[in-house]
Amino acid sequence: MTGFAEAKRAVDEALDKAKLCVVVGECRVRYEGRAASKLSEGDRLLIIKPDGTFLVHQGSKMAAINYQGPGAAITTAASEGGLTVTAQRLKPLKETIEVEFSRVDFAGSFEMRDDKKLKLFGSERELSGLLMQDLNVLEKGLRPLKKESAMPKGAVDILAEDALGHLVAIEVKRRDAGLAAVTQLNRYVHELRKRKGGVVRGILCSPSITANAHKMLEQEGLEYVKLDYEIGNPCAKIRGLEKKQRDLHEY
Amino acid sequence: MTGFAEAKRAVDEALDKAKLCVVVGECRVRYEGRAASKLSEGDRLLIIKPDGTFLVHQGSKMAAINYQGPGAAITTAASEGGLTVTAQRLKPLKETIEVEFSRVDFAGSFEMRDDKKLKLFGSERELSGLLMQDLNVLEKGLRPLKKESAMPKGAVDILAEDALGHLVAIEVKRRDAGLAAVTQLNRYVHELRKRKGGVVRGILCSPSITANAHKMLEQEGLEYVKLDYEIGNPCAKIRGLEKKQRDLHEY
DNA sequence: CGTGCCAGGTGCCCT
DNA sequence: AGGGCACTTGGCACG
Repeated sequence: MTGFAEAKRAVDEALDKAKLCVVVGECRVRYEGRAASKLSEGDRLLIIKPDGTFLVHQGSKMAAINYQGPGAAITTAASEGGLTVTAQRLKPLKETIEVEFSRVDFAGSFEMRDDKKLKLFGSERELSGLLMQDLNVLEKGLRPLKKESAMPKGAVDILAEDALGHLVAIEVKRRDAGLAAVTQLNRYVHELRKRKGGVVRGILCSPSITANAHKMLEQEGLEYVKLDYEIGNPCAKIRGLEKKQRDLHEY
Repeated sequence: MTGFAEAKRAVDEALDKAKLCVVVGECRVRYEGRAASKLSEGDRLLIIKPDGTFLVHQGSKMAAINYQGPGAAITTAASEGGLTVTAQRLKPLKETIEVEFSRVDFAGSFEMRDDKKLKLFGSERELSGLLMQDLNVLEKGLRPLKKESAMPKGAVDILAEDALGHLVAIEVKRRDAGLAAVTQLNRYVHELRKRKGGVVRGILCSPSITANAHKMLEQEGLEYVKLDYEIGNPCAKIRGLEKKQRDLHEY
């Protein structure tokens, strides 16, 4: 249990010194901006980051129940009855979060030295790159033309040419493909047919696909290839693809 | 600065008593599961919720740099050199996060009594409901048939009939519509034409639409109506729509 | 800056 | 449980 004045000092110091601020206590939360919300009294965890990020967490679930991205201006106001912390952001839209603490269990500020970035393996981008190294895994005679080929209506993951010289649009998904993936691929294929003319094939490549999506895929004359991959370190590996690829993702 | 043994006690108590656990300090993070990641030494904030939620935050940005949803089993191990906290989840997939603290600035546990749920205003669902109250805002003579009409390939927000008796699929977006919104609506329209036959119109209704999306919309023969709304409390209001609607969202 | 899209997306609701 | 989708989505990369 912490006094409100003391808690306010902790928050203010964090704001002054660009430290991380953590407050735990009972509060109500009000939000107005892109939407509006209210949250009645309950125990919550408030996090304020040096960059203005503002997060209110409940005692369960991953997602913050109220939040505001970097750039928020934070103000505090303490009275005998409580502590109010307000976050206001003007860009890209005027947004306000107000947290009213009626009890503070903890309030602290911490310096956060950290210049490290996450190294992630197994992203779609990585899989897409790997796959392009050897398109024969998908089909014999398939040759890569362009990666992340940008079109006005989005970018095809891989643009290739098959043994017959037909254009092939390949959409790679790192997880189960649904209807959205099929419509996305379909959009690219139609766009390419209109721009380039001639036969344009479309291949969806993912670990699995839902029944509805597969049915729609067939109706649209598109193709499906199961993508069997393993996540590894320093890089992922496509099963059946043995070509070593150490130049990308040098460790 | 806190001793590792002491920090371990704080974490263990939180796990025992189903409390929220907060740890701040310098650590390295390793993740393996749906993907794999590494994060070198730096100051981070670790949050462990009673339901097993596990969050590692850096000093900036909104999103946790490493995380695990509810259901993770957490174990701790302290030595002279550090404190290691591990979160492992088996469902829906085996996933592991390992956080190795080389310095602990704070470790605490807090009870989190909270049975309140967020009341949110201005969701797409709410706007969709409001809009259906008076479809004349969109077009004279438009009559609502069904809300959230479920089809095997997704649900149309609003299914309506125009003055000529033609079926109209309406897709409502609470924010700027892009290509995805157009393809989504297009999918519903094509599905309805195949199932019901006859003329089926499609109307996209959003505050704004990107240039590309609008071009594609027109090419597909779909229609666009600007949705002008205000977010309010206890409920949102569609501009030009004056019908009072107090039965939903009773305050 | 807008536009598009991936995300270890998460969470919700529906069948 | 599987599927489709909204989300105050966030975050990034590219034109």
